[in-house]
Amino acid sequence: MNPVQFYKCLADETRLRSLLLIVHEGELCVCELTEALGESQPKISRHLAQLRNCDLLQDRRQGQWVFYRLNPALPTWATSVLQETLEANRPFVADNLRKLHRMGARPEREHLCC
Amino acid sequence: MNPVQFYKCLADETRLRSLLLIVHEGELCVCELTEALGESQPKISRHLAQLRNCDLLQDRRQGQWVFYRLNPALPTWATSVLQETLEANRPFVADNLRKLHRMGARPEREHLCC
DNA sequence: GAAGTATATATGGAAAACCATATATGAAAA
DNA sequence: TTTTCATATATGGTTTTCCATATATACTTC
Repeated sequence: MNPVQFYKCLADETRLRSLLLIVHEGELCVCELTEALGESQPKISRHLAQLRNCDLLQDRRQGQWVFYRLNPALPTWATSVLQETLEANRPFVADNLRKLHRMGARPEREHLCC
Repeated sequence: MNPVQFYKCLADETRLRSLLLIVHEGELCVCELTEALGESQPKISRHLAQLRNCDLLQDRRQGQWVFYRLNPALPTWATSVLQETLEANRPFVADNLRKLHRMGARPEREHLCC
C-alpha cells in the first residue's frame, strides 16, 4: 500500500466521512451512507468504488444491498491511522452519525454465524 | 485542524516525502529537500509554502537558509499519524535519506541553546 | 412459476472544478 | 554579485460531479 495513494483516498470529504463512519459502524451499505452524508447515490457509489479499487474497502452483496467494510488485509499502520483519526475527530462525524441513527428502515444484517 | 485538509496535504508525493524527511531529521532547509528529492527548487518551495499555510510546518530563517520543521502546535493525532507513517514506510523514503546524507556542504545549524 | 413493478446500486459520458508543474522573475542575505 | 528562497502566470492534466441509464435483486399479482 503506497502511502501517497492511501492519503489520496482520505483527501476527500465524501471518502473520509464514509471511511470513518464505516470504521465506527463496522459495516454500512450505500443507502445508509447516502442518508448519513446527505449526498446523491451516484456520488457515494463512485467514491466507494474508488476506495474498493484501492483496496481500502471490501464489499459484500446481501439481497438488494451492498455492504462495505474495511478490507481486513489492510496494513496495520493504515487501520491504525483511520482509527486514530476517528477518535480524535468525533465532532467531524457527529452529525453524520446522528443522521444515520435517526434513519428509519435500515437494512437488516444477516450475520454469518448462528 | 480539519482532517480533510490535513490529508490533502499528505496526498502528494512531494509533500509527503518532504514531511516524512522533516519528521525524521527534525529540521531541513529548502536546498536539502531539493537535493534529497531531486526536484526543482521552485517546486519544493511551493509545496513547503502550502504546508506552512496549512500550519503543518513552521519556518525559521538562519542566514541565507530557511529551515522548516513540524509545527509544534500540531494536534497530537496529526503528529502521531506522521510518525506512524514514517515508521511503517521506511523504504518509501530510504532513497531520499541516502541522497540527503550523501549531500556535501549541508548548511550548519545554529542551535538555540548553549 | 412468469410477468411486471419497485428498489438498490453501478456506470458511461460530458461539464466543471481543482491541482500540479514549468518558466520566468523578484527579493533578501552574505 | 552570487546564493537561497518565494511568487506570478500560463498551461496541462487529473478529479469530481451530474445526469441519465443499466443491472441486479426483491416483491406482487396472476
